[in-house]
Amino acid sequence: MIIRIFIYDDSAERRDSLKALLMFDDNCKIVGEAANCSNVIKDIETFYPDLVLMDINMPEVDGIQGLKLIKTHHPEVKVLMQTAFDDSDKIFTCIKNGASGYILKNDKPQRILQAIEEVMQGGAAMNPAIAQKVLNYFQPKTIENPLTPKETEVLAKLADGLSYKMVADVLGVSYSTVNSHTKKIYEKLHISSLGEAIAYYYKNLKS
Amino acid sequence: MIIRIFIYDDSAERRDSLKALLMFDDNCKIVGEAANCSNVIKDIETFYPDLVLMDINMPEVDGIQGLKLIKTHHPEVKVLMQTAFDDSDKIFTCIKNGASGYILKNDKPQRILQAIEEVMQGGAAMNPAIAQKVLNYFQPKTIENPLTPKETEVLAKLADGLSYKMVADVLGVSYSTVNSHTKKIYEKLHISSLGEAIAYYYKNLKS
DNA sequence: TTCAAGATCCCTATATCTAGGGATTTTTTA
DNA sequence: TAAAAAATCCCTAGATATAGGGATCTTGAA
Repeated sequence: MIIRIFIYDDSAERRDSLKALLMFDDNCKIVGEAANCSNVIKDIETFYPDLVLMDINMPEVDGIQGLKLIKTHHPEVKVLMQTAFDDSDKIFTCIKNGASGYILKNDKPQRILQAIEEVMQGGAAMNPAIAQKVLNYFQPKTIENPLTPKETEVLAKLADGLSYKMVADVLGVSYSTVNSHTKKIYEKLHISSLGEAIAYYYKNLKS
Repeated sequence: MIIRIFIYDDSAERRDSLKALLMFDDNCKIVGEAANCSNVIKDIETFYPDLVLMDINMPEVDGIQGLKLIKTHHPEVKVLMQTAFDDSDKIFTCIKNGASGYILKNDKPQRILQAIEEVMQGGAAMNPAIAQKVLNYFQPKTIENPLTPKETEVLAKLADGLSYKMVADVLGVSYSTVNSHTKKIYEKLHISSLGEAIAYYYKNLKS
């Protein structure tokens, strides 16, 4: 089956080189192109591509907005993001909005074809540098925890929704002890409420 | 520079086919091999490989334990995991323990060489099906949120550590209103404390 | 071995949250 | 349009958390 592809890129030159590349692949067919996402929904509904090659930085309606629009209205369309830089914030924004892959503009042409193939087979395609950033997300936080093991344990229980009394029960200590631990926790974290403590836990300690 | 590679796989046949493959690549040199990770630290310290090709399912000391040991004692050594199945749990366990990539045994030989190259250039290599699972992790939870927009907003502020009074201030409503919202929130979520509410927020709503 | 830190416990008072009511206005939906 | 849901506000009382103090015992580091 022929893969129908739509290209968004504000550089006509870049669009041309992509077209030249894809023309060599018998499995691909460029069904349309545009310099930005101003008419993205209309484009998709007119040319019904299987896959969109989406540049991120474009005037007016950019690639991230375009991605969101496509995924909201036509979630079955695969979107392969491509940009010049591996900007962490944008990577995660794209991933959260359902991009099927993230490649860089200076990736070898062969890798771009490979990425398209992989995405159409239901996988995800990522430039290795991007993949590295994604994996880094899962690495344990390296900030050192100012709390003692017991304090950390108490905070974990509180963050799970337990009351002082329940924490005392499950840890087999008295209410007073839990109270003492939380006082220490609040002092060390420079806070003064349960909400702040739990927010700290999920933002900094929760692996 | 020649890449020094150590292979762990309980199948001698598999080790042989990897060796045959890597022998064609002038940039690679197999410095050793083993059927499991029983002597992993000694292996690494004896043959000081740059990269380890690590099977997951092995008798005695398996690939995940091997990965942990290597990364604990020699974090500079790259470890490329390889397995027959794309088991989600194992993928995330490996990622959290610092694996540089995750490939499948039935990936084309060319992709294995490509993965090694990518990893040695500081990137991460993932089979597209694996990458898809990783990206899925970032997709917004599909459980529908029983809270109204305002209730969700109130909960978000509480989860950020704000008191009722502070939430009232930043949302420009009275303390009573915040109180009313939280009562509704607690009722809908079948809970009865701030800790539980915040735990719910971070586990289910926080994108 | 002595000192500091950690873990344990208690008392007391105040602050904040929780929960039961009830009520009005706006917005959404049937 | 009428009914339901959402958002707003108030009062009150009991429950829980917060914060100050003080105290004992254990453990690990100097």
